[in-house]
Amino acid sequence: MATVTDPAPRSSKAEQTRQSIIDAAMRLFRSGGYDQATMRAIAEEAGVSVGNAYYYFSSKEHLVQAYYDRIQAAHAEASEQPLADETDFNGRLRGVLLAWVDVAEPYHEFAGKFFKNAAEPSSPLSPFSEDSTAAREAAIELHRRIIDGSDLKLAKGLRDELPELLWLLQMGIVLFWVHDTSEGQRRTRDLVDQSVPIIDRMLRLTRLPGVRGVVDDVVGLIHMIRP
Amino acid sequence: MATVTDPAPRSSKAEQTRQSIIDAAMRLFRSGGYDQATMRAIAEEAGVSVGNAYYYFSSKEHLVQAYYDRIQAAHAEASEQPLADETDFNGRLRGVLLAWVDVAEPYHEFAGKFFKNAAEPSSPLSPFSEDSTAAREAAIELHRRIIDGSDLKLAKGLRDELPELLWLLQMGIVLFWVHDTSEGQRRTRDLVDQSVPIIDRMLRLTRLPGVRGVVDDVVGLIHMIRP
DNA sequence: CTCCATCTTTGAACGTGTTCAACTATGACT
DNA sequence: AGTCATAGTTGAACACGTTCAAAGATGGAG
Repeated sequence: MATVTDPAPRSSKAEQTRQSIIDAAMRLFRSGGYDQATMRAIAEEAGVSVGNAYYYFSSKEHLVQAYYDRIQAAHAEASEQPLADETDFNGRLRGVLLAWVDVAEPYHEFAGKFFKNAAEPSSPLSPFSEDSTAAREAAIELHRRIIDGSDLKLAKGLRDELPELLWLLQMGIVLFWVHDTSEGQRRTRDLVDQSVPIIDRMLRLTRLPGVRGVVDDVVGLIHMIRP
Repeated sequence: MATVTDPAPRSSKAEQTRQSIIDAAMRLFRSGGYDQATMRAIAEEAGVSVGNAYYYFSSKEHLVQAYYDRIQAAHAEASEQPLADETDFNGRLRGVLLAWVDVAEPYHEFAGKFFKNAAEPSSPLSPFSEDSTAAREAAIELHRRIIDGSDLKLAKGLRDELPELLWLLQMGIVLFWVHDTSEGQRRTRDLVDQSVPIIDRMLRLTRLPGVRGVVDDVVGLIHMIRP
């Protein structure tokens, strides 16, 4: 979902300042939530001026973006274990999705603030935006690994599109998760537990005669709709 | 998406003031978009003080709700024709969805700003929020009419849940629409044209042996996940 | 070393959504 | 008519995210 926040090369000193601002933001986000962590408070915590914080991060949302990048990195790392342990599609998909819920749990409180970016089309932070291409494709690649390492048999047309479709599924789960106020996001975990086997069964049904025709149409629709 | 903003009985004078604030907001939203329409500008345009505007609308977002309500009302009205003309499910669903694209077209330009705020779970503008319950249920009811007036044959469990599922489909189309920069949102119209027949075919497949079991699981999942 | 262009840093100032204590108008009841 | 609680109204004040002109630091060229 996230985009890269300024990947230009920088001096070590500047990079240090930049990191200290991120760290300060992290601490305040964690301790007091998004609203409490004002730009003034973040700047003070980092030992810089407000204007200086804006020199490195063009908005408070870009600061949240840096936060989100860490979640993505942690999720990629946490996904390695289920991808190594599980061999069937069901287990692999479930493992990766639950890993995300685990990794993201500490950030649930202010995830909504970040999610605002997802809906603003003009924002470079939107998961569908040009600027997010790299991060999005990394996430899609993760889903391709889920499929490729599994026992799943698919028609070729669907196999090519499925990683992106699974990424969309994940976006849907994130949407549910953002709205999930249950303790430890238990309901989201239930959703993953229950829906993954259904997805698995549905995908195996796609080779059924009578179903295959519809699947071909869906693949055709995706091709037509893609930019 | 939004709900009715405060349906309590009021004196005619107060109701008049209330309406003049809404009207002023509409004019400014239309002419200059969301950001230009500041609460100060809206209050001045309505001939009241800022504090008075807040007496009637507890936040700027609640004011936007009134805006949403008008789109929704216009859509409900525009849906009557296809619901009267079309008899098959395919035509009814297509007619209602395209009616939405038609009705919403004038607002596409600043829809992104609106939806950005609506995407935040804590926002009253969120289509999933408590405040939006009335509007959401009206929209779901519209989809129930699509089904009930059509020739579609469904298993009972699915029939009960389908209106809400179709509403979710509509939310997905709205998401696509928000990101759609093509002239007159042609791509969204194409999406509707192409996807509705596929949905139709998929629903008719649900009675196929081998598919029905999965459908039952999906219905069970929905029951488990609903609050 | 001197110069100068560029990178970095500052904090006051701006406009925003929102709040609130104080004020006025309304209308029901004596 | 007088009283008084409630509804309605006001605009200054608050805290916030953000901007900007100005100042300071850095480092390479001559």
